[in-house]
Amino acid sequence: MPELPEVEIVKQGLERLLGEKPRFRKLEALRPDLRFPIPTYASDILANQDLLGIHRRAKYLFFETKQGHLISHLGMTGTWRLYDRRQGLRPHDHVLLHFAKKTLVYNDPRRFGFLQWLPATQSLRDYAAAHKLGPEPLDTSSFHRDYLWQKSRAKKQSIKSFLMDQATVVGVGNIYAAEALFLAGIQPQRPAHNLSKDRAHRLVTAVQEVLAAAILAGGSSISDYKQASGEKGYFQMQFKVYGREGLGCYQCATPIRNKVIAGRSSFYCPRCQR
DNA sequence: ATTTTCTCCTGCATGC
DNA sequence: TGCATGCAGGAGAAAA
Repeated sequence: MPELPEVEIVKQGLERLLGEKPRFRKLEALRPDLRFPIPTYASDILANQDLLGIHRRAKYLFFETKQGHLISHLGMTGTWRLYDRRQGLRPHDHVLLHFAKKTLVYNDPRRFGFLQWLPATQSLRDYAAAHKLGPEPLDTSSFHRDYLWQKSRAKKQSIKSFLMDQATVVGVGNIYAAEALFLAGIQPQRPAHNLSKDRAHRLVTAVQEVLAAAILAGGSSISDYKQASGEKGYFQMQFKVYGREGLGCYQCATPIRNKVIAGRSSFYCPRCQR
């Protein structure tokens, strides 16, 4: 369940693990598919290509080469780690990404993650457009107060669903949607078009604060980074409402509720959030 | 056209 | 102990 902060932490971890100027050797799949077929045909294209950089857009990771980008999405349970010859492979290891001096292993028990190959004829911007990706939440020039208010005007769906819609803003999943709505004092089931301008503005700030704090929390543990694991980022961050059903709200002690909204468990304080 | 529901998948908790 | 059931959810397809 990595959301934007966790993917960002993974990106930083991978940059650390790979070091200076890594060079691809091959992409080795241990099974034919994850969520989608593993693009092993890209192995020959990747061979001897310099890794020019690792980028994150939304919850996607991009390994950049001159020939194109290898895209990695972690789904719910995907992790990358450095291959350790002494430890060997573990259950649910599905892909080996061989570099000249080291190898990365992709592990994903539930296989909701995927790898894709994006040839250099297509840009990251093309990919983002094709997938209808909204603005980056931490980019204040595109995800700003009036943007969210304007965008929410015609939406009858709940503000939480609206917030989790990647076309609205990317990177906000179930956990951070709950946290941001608590911070903004907005009930998750409230229709998006019912938000006042002031509340919409508050929500933008809340999203940015929650995500920035989460990245900071994950980043603080980067010194003892053992594996670039999405789940690791979570334990540093304490949630105000997520997973706290029945426990007292930190602000008013009212028991936190868990209501299913649009098929997702939604934690909120019935008193602090209106 | 917009919005909700379903599907994918495994691990874990719960209940009988 | 063992088996069935339900739940978790990102993204995209399918259905409403």
